[in-house]
Amino acid sequence: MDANEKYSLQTKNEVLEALELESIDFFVRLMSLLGLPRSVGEIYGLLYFSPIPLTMDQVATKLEISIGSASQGLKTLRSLKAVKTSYVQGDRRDHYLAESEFRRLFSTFLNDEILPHLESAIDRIKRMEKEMPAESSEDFEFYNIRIEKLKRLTKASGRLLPALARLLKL
Amino acid sequence: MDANEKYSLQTKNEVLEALELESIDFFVRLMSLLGLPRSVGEIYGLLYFSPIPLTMDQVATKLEISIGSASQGLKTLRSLKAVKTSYVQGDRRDHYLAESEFRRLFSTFLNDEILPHLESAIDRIKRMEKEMPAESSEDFEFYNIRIEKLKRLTKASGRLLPALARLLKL
DNA sequence: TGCTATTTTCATTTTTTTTTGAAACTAATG
DNA sequence: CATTAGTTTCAAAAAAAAATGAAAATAGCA
Repeated sequence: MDANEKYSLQTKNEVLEALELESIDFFVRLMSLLGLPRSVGEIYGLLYFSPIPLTMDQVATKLEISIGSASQGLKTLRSLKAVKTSYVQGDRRDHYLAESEFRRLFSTFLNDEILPHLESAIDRIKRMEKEMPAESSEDFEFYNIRIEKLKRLTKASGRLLPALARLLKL
Repeated sequence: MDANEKYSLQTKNEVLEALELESIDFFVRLMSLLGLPRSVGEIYGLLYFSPIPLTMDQVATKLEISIGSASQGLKTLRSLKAVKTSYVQGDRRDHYLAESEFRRLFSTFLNDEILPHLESAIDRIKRMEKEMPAESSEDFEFYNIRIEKLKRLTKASGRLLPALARLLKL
């Protein structure tokens, strides 16, 4: 029975439950800072403090979210390399485990979500330079300075990403 | 006439127009990376490449957004210190200018948007430690390691913020 | 002070994002 | 190879975020 299963999981350990809740809250906020949906943070938060790997429907049941959400959330987390599946003897379901090395997690995130933006920014600045008014134009210097600042911004961001990755070697 | 005013602004300088569009696009993306609404990026992008300060309704007209949006967007940008108002002789309207020092912009953002999260994360981790299972518990070591990793994460993030600010001295 | 141009606020509408749930798909197992 | 447990997909519903616009507030000016 669904209700029973849930009950037994939730009351298995009250200390665990409190930790789980804090963890879920922690990661919901963190993921939302990174622009990821609530459900993704909930799932990661639950798995992060789970000593045993959980199946998709254990996740869905514990968090009271649909299996659709659980499936999509786990897909997102897999693509971020934030969870791994672990094989469990004699059980055909997938069992999920949180990747707890944040360094790996963030470096995937930086590469997948931030780098592409940086690269398109560089292209855009090149385009801007082509669209600059003539050197004789009254506002030439103004535009020139603005574009220079954008260049310095992207250059600094480019240095930032590896620096970030280095600092996050926890 | 509204339509006239808009027309005259838009065709004043076609080169400018193309730069404006690139700029708006650039900052819409950047701001959205920081979780700010599209309209805020549009306004900042427009002001960033404007050699003259613009009034709220020039902004609204050029971007074809409501004055409500323009007002709220400018409010957000003011609170981020991303725009300044400049007084213009004999005109009682406010005239807005982009703050083009990204360093200042980002440091306000980090202080207002990121630091509070970091501080609440530190509190939360303290709470987690209180909720830890007894040392005798089978999973004690597991939970202990997870909490240690969270501590290292927040410590690294704490070092990161000043490092970021330093790198962004463009 | 009263008038009016300008700006802000906020309830409502619109748009976008996220979640749901049921059908389609997949792949283990007898 | 047929059955079925497990998973994914995706159209529709729900929720959240953003934009609108009109009324209220504010502030410069006569």
